[in-house]
Amino acid sequence: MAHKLNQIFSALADPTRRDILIMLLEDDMAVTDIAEPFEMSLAAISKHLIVLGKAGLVLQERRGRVKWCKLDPEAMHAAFVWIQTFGQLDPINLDTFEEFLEKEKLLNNSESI
Amino acid sequence: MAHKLNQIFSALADPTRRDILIMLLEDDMAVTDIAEPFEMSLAAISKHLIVLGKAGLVLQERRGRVKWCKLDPEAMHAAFVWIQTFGQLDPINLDTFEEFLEKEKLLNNSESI
DNA sequence: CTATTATTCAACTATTTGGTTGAATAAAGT
DNA sequence: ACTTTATTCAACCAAATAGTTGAATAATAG
Repeated sequence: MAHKLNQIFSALADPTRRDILIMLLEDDMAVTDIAEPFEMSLAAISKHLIVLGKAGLVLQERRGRVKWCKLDPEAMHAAFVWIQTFGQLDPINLDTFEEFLEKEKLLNNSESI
Repeated sequence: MAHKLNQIFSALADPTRRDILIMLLEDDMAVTDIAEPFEMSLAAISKHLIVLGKAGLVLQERRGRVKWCKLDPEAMHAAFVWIQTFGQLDPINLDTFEEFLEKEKLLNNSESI
């Protein structure tokens, strides 16, 4: 469902998830180890990791009973690029903007499965 | 409530709101004009603008019955800086990370009004 | 085989979100 | 004064989010 940026920004909107990402800078980690410093349940952290995974911010590889989580820089880069591009965009003609919205709408519909 | 980054990223997570921000690159605009190209109600756009305002992404100045909306680059910059810094962070010692979490928790509590 | 460990699932709850409509408010225009 | 315009409020709704607990699953260790 929806645009990848929706998922990326919405994943980044949660402080626990941002903290998890920072932890993963040090090294790949298993779910239980990631959960350890937090005060919430393991299941909650597991859910956060699924959100991060769907957004593409974290790659997960299961080896045996352990699921290893590692950063995937691509998604973060996409967010970075969006903001950076935003800062460099030339003011947009409002007529062409309506066309842009139209295209975007079609795009989102075709993506939405 | 909560950390400013939460509000900024969560504001950016909605495609309508990102589109509004792009519109505002062209010029300051009134709520009704912002709403025009979208297919949803004026009230919905008004709410989106309130979200953008609370996140600090958009400044709103009421003149007469018209509320003028203009970009405030600061908030966007804060998101940019977070991502950029993230990309440059040195791997973090997990012991000091727990201290970091602790400080962050206190900070969030004192902010949460 | 049994116990332990790692992770997720299921069901539930409370809160937030993104939208709707219709009425309210307030400023301008005629 | 009356009407139109700009915006928001209020009440509502459906769906998503972020958390909980307890059970289920599956791999490893003894």
